[in-house]
Amino acid sequence: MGITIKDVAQAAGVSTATVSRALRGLPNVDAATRDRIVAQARDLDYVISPSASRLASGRTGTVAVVTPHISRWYFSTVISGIEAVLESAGLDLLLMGAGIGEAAPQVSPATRLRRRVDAVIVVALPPGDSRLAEVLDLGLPTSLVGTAVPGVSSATINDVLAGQMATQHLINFGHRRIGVITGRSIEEPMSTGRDRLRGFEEAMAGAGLPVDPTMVAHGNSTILGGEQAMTALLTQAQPPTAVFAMSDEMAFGAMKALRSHDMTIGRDVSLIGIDGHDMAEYLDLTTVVQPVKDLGRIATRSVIAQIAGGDAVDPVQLPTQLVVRGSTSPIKAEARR
Amino acid sequence: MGITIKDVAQAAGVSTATVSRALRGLPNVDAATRDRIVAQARDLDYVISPSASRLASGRTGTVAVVTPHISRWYFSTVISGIEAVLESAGLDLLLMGAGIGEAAPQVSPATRLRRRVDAVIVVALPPGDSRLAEVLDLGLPTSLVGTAVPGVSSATINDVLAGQMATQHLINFGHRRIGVITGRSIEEPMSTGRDRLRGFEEAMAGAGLPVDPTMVAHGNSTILGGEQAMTALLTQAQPPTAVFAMSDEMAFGAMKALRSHDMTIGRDVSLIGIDGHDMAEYLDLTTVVQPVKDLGRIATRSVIAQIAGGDAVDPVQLPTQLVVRGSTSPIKAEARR
DNA sequence: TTGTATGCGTTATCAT
DNA sequence: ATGATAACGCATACAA
Repeated sequence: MGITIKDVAQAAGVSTATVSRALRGLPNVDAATRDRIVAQARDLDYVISPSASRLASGRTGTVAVVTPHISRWYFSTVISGIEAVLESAGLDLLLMGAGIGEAAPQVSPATRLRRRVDAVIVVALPPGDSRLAEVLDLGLPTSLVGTAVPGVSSATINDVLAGQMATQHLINFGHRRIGVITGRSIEEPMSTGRDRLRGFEEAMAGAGLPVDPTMVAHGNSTILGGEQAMTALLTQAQPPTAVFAMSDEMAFGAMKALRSHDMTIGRDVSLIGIDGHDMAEYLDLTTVVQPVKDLGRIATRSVIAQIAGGDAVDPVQLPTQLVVRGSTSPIKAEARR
Repeated sequence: MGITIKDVAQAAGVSTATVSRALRGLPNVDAATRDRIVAQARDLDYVISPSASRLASGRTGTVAVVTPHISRWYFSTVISGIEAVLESAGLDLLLMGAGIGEAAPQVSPATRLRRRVDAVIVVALPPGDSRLAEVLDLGLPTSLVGTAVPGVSSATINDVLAGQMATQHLINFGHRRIGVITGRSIEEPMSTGRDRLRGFEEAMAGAGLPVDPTMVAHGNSTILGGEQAMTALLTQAQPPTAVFAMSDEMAFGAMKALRSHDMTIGRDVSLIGIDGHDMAEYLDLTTVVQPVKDLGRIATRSVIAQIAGGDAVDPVQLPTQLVVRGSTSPIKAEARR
């Protein structure tokens, strides 16, 4: 019930092979012939059957995006970057959630990917994640966003440096008792969090400052977690005068906790995040901005290049930028000891 | 180079037809035979070829999500709801951006959909949008999120009621000079915005209050736009004592503007939004919460039902809920006139 | 440059 | 309950 390549061939008075070649822009097709075919295809309102084309060619024209979250700012921003590039490349975007716990898909992402995509972009799955390992085992062209794995293309920031920048900024303002709000339990080796923590430690060590274990709180990468973590820090015997939250969203939660404790952000306690979340500007949050959308774009270009036969692309590391706002300021004289 | 149905058939000592039936769980297959086939398929690590299956069956097993934005809160939240349901139904999610201006795809969504999906979910495209019309013309099972079109399945809230609730809440607090921040220029008939405005007007009329044209500002559905709109309202000869922002994100921008003018939110000016954005709680914003994720879920179930042969599903309207926080409070005595 | 013919891996129809 | 086989619509190696 649909127009097929056969109809177009008949209408244009050529074989289906020529139509196939002409419509795909392959060389070795007479200009006049091509024009005639294209015109007929348009007139007949012909649309190629992806299924047939895929079956015959072996290519799916589809790239999967595997992500543990969809609605969180970082992830949706990455996805939007990916989508834009795929669209202009004429590739389909297969969105695949890889949540955990109750949000976990019934069947593993890797299994769901087999035979249906030409490449995969994995967003922010920890290097040790078994689902990531399974995806890599597929042997498909792959690119990682936010995580780096040796031998695999990836687009990341320098998380160690980001952690350093954030911490150093607080140190430069004279803070010595600095708290950290981490994404998840440190036991779990999520590279991003670990790296940012390392940056924190290095900055502290560089300034000759001790890292007090009671100044490390877990924020679970959520706003709520950030609020709880900050509350925990504030109820310590010696609260911090400044706090480094490893993500803006956790920083937002921290701001709430500070307000709840009647503390003025940036005056009583300085606060810095990482991300460059849209809301950071409106909440006057100092943060280390990372080019999230670009991470998605670059990873996408990488898989496209790989599909085209390109070799293993080198990992790309994009720069971050410190944006100072009102949430951080020099330590008050009376708080110094 | 991949295991095909033929290999499984051979290994199980049956025909490919039987394998196909067995693996799809069709009736009229001997239990023992089925078990044998399933076991062989597992042992051989057989994975069906979607392309071949789709070509032969005519079904794509894919549902497209057409959305003008991906990273904005409302949209990414809807998408996450859609993804979860599609996943559990074993359907693929084809994500398709339908931005405007520079983000506009080179070829129209409708064209990109043809022959590649079994159904479409369109998110928040205005009823008059030509791209929406084209998608509907495809004749595919379709469901709309956030917009209602006669004869088409949809999941929405009652926007008129939402606008009323928000406005009435301000009126109940004694406010009489109430401003509105709309999503886009009112000339453009975006049903959501128009409906919410109508709700506003009805509430005002119901209280015998006039609607001052200078109290209507456009916020472009963005944080920045909300800030500018609020600034515009504040610089009027007679600023409002309360403002209804048609989305939480615009309300966030409005909050920034209020702070910039050294006004205390909820005391100097009351502010209410619509959405139930994650950040609303942390910014202490009163808002009319809508079940965004559920909208996505329900629309998805609708298209799944339609794919299964179900008839036109009735439009579903989900309830909203007023959540009062610190951004709204009774009008100050001295502001009353 | 163009045409012929085969294969891609399933599904579904019709027998048996 | 199972098998044989013709579509499904296109890509591509091979001829011409």
